[in-house]
Amino acid sequence: MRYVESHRRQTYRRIVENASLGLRQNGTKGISVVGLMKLAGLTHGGFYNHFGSRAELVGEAIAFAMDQMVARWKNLANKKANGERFEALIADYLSPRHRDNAKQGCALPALAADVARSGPSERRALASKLEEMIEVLAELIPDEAPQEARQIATGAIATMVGSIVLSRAVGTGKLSDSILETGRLTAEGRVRKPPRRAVEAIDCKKS
Amino acid sequence: MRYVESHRRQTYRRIVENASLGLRQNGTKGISVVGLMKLAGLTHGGFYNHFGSRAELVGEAIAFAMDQMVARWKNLANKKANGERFEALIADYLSPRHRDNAKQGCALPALAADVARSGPSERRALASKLEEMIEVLAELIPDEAPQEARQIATGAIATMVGSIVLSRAVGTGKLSDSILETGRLTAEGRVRKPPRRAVEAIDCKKS
DNA sequence: TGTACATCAGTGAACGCGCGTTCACTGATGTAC
DNA sequence: TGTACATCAGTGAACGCGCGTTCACTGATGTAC
Repeated sequence: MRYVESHRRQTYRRIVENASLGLRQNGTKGISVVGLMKLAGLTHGGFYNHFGSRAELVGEAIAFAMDQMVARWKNLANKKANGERFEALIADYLSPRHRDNAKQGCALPALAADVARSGPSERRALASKLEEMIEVLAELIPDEAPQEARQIATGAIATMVGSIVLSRAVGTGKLSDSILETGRLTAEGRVRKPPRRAVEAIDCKKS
Repeated sequence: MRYVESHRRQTYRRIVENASLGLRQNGTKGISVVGLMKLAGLTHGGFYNHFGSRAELVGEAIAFAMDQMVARWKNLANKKANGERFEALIADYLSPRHRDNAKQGCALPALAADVARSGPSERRALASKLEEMIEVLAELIPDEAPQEARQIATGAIATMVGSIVLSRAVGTGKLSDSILETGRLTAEGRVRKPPRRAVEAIDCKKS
């Protein structure tokens, strides 16, 4: 053996981490193998020492980004007082900072549409990471049965992902800011359509 | 003049319409000029008789898809009784049918992430179409001042877009269905986090 | 009504280029003595 | 401690291919007479 055993793994990890930045920024088809290796400070020739195909790296990079987001959420959950954690997490997600830094942000607004066009294994991989995110967020919702908390969390995540996607797509003007702001209120359940028949049907179950 | 004046325009339109299907299905980078022309029953050579560049067609195709969605919403708004229109529109959007037919569905879940990586003119074009959608949806929300209605509509659209993006990305299993279902409740404002301090701060303004 | 002509939408070969992938090699590094 | 060797992570030229774009052409069609 010529290099210490960890060297290879460190390089592998460096490629994956940098690729996860480049792919979130440019989309799964927006950067080449040459470009991805350059991000890690390498040339393209050695790529297949580490990965079986470009698609394999894409999968690893998305998984890495998702894990990073789960870790960030767990970290936020531990830092805040119990009653503010749900709101704090939403505010963190729906911030101009997150909108303007796709590269270091959540993989879902950046890459989920691409994953939707990928194969079943890529979709299953994303699904399991998304379930983790739902679980972490659901635990921050007090006074709800687990099933209801999961439902609220799922809806909040959908709102957050959609808000980031749209706020990025329209640029950085007034509309973009208002999408973020409204997304926060909607995800927290603070913007409500005035209940009509819906009240009798469902809304009163809990209140 | 050799062909009737409308012939050229009809071909142009046929290319744009078919491209809007192909691009929603495959992403803005997922189909070539050869492929796009084939969808219109043509060969690639004539492409530049109609468009200055591939990017120009992509722009036209996205605008076409957005207009189609606005028209669909206006149509739904006219077909339903006043009190059900908001819910009916959301149910139409967050249906398995829409999830499974990206090709003929809303351009936002399919292509907004790509637009976010495009130039300012593409983003401005999308923004103006999105404003139309917000306007149409806001008008279906009764008993609210225009500004509040617009805000509710904006949040609902973000929730709808995020729900479709995620439900497509995780495949068509149980989780996917529950994302659609939960998206409906969230977009309608029927899933609510139990109000804590948020109640005093904001929620009571209207009720 | 029939024929010769002009137009131009559409064709398909060709362009240079960047893509993902392969492969013979190189040279930095850990080990043996 | 110093030297010779073996390993293998990383290099860069090369592959066939599909891309966006260009261009000389063709042939279907409306017009002139």
